[in-house]
Amino acid sequence: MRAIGPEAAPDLRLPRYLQIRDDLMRRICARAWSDGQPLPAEDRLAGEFEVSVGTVRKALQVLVAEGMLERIHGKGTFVTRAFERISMMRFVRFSEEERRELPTTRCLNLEVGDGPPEARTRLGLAAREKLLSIHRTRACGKEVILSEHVWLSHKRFAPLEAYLKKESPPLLYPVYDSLCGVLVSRAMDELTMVPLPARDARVFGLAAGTPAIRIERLMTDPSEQPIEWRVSYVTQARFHYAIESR
Amino acid sequence: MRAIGPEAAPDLRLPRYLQIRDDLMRRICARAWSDGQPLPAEDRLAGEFEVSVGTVRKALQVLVAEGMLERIHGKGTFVTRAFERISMMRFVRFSEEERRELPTTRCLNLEVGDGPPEARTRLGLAAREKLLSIHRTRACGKEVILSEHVWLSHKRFAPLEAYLKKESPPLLYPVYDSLCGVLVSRAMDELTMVPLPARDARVFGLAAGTPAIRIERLMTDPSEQPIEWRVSYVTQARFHYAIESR
DNA sequence: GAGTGGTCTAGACCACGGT
DNA sequence: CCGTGGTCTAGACCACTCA
Repeated sequence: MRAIGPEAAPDLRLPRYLQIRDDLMRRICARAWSDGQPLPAEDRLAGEFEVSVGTVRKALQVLVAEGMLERIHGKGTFVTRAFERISMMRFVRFSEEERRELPTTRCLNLEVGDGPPEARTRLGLAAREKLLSIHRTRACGKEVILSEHVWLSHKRFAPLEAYLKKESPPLLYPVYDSLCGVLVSRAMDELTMVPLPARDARVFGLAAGTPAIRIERLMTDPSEQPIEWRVSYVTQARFHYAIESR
Repeated sequence: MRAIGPEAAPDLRLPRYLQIRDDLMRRICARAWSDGQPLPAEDRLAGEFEVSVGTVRKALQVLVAEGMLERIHGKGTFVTRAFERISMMRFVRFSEEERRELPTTRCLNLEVGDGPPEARTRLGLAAREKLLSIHRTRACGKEVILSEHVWLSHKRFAPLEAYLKKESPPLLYPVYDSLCGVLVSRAMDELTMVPLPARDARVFGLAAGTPAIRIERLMTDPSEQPIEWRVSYVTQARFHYAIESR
């Protein structure tokens, strides 16, 4: 997906329908049509862009394929809200219990600072930029099943700091959208097996060095900008990861 | 993806372009165009189906989106061969070394019988149907990194039995295609951590019960029929699984 | 140059959702 | 009923590949 800046001019070398797609994308990201309000109808857009309806349709089809828009026959074309796009658990892939019932979440630590170098690299942060570091646990009943570290650009996620001091939402992605206007779009997961670090071992009540699964995740937004770096640990007994691919 | 039988008649209630898509799909599965031979050009197909070129284009676009066809500007429209679709290691995601160099594969056991009930269930096999069971190892150099059990319908994969008695190909999916005419299209993986069963422990030279990652995989063909059930074990030290999702 | 797919037009008619 | 998107047509011109 192309990155579209706020004042991007259309790339005239592109086919017209892709220029229109880029323009619409920019306006979608700028929240031009929100809260269930439909986009202008095809013929209006065709008039605005001074192309035929077919060309507008092609631009809209691309955005539908990219998951940005939904079209409802007889009603209109709508922006797919991030909350729906996540469809609750789109990127949540752990045990069955977790799927039936969201685990309770507790925030153990929340700080602003330099953070680990690896997180800075992954997020592509500038030298002076601060990082928001979050350490959370997820538990089913009384049993802690996941120890999770999240790193975010403090600049981009400034409102989150105050929010997380009061609330412990089970899922962060909808909050990224509603609070910080950040849509998540792609996840890259990497699983390895490692000895449990001491601070994570403590939350499970286990000895440091106990074998555990480490799940790294880099999330990007629709412009392919990295937005979140996450490292989770799960103990072997509770480990369950399911994925479908084509 | 809709299941298309060999003598399926088009569903007249469907839009014309989907009827055409179904018809082309049936012919693709019947190997109407193979070995890099292109499909007839758009205008030929339009003539054959007695529709306009635009309608044929729409059918072709659907098949491209489904990964069945590839279109090359100026050359033609081609069936995406399973071998390319798998892109060598599409579902094989272990260490970096393996990515650079295919692991050597050894077949330890090959038999035809009832197989385990779970494999029968997953493959949706009829009561009397026989199962082809394969136990293989994959090694980098002398170190065995994977113990792999594969179950297939013996009826559908009959030619494979004789072939595997002589050959140990590093990847089975291209053989499924070339030998048995079976295209793989979708994989569902499920990862858990379990004690190593005795027969798998032996191939690693480890004690039974050593913790290991178990990877279950159900593969389906383009008609969503299950074709392969696979259970692999990897030792914790060599475990590395990477996945991207949207 | 011949043949292919890629883009685009300016219409047509239909099916669906709400009034 | 009107306005929406869904399907389809019969062309046009362009860009790419290969002989």
